[in-house]
Amino acid sequence: MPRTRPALDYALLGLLARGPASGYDLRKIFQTTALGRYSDSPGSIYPALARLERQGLIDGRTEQSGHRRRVFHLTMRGRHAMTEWIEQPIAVDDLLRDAAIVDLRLAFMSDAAPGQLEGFLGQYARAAAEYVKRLEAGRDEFENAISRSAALAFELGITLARARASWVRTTASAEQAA
Amino acid sequence: MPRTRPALDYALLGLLARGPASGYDLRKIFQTTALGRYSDSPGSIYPALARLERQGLIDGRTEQSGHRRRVFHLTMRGRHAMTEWIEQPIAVDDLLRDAAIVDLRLAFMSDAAPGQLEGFLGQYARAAAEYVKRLEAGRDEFENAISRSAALAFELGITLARARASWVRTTASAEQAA
DNA sequence: GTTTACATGTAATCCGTTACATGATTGA
DNA sequence: TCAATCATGTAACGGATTACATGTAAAC
Repeated sequence: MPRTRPALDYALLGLLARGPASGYDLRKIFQTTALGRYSDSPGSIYPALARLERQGLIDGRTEQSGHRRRVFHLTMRGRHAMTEWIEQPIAVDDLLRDAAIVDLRLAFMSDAAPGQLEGFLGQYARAAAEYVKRLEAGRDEFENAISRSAALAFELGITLARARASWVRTTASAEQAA
Repeated sequence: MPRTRPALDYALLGLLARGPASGYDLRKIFQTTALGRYSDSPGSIYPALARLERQGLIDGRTEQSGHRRRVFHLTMRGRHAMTEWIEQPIAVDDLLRDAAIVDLRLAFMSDAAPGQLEGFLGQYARAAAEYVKRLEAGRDEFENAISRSAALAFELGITLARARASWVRTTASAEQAA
């Protein structure tokens, strides 16, 4: 299996899809917004931008007015890579491993084809419901074998999975109606 | 700042706190339970066990009946490292970066001192409530600057944060009463 | 004139992933 | 006997973190 692209790459591509930006701009976004889970350190951003440029997904031009800045924009290939990533089917395992990545895909659907958002939410709803079932099955299995605090943590996990499933289902319906 | 220990290390230590186990046993737990977010690959587990042993946090003895197995158990130092990790104050940034790690700490509080669980939940409740506030402030700030799907993703994030805060608050109260 | 913010990078180190390698035991 | 499972490791590679390094521009 080919190595999957790191989530940071998609976060960068998704931000650049909104318009050109420099490495410094992108770092500040990671520092100051809800995207804080991604590293804002120069040691991760600049190498990431360099490899995306090497792969032809972004293109940087150096500005010389004021500070020396390299402003990057998405190439056609970059846009294509984003679309491909977003359009992947949503598997239950995606939620098990890291649901935040699925949410990142949702966040960056902005310029998707019409009807795409509804499809995404529909898939998401199915996967999220299935995930809840899996967790509940796991609880029934291990209930008596684990400590009190582990049971609490498990309960919290189920509560969150239910909240996710419920929100996605409701939103999917609303989007369908609109 | 000293490099923080990888979450996998704590997952392994926490599992070993319940009783001795081999690398293979631990891998199967990661494969089959809700701990699936941690890698079950031999290339991560065995090196991790090796480094924990090097650091004196676990101790392995080789069994020779049947298959050749190395069964590990927690040392005193390992137990101490776990306690220290669990007792850290809960910061809002911990939730921003990766709330699952806070939940892992909750899961492994089993053998904490009496009263500790209440303290943990109380801190957690404060941090979770503060986190919701931060997200809501972020929404008010960016509401008009982001795409429709990004706004939806943000809404989902807030919904989940609220569900977390609510569950933790309720559970903290219940635990206080008990 | 000196601190603060802007701005981009590199080097050392550590960890995770993937793939490879090895061998014993059990069960069909 | 042949496949599946048990069981432990190593090697190559890539990416993240931390720290270091460098320099410009604005603000006070």
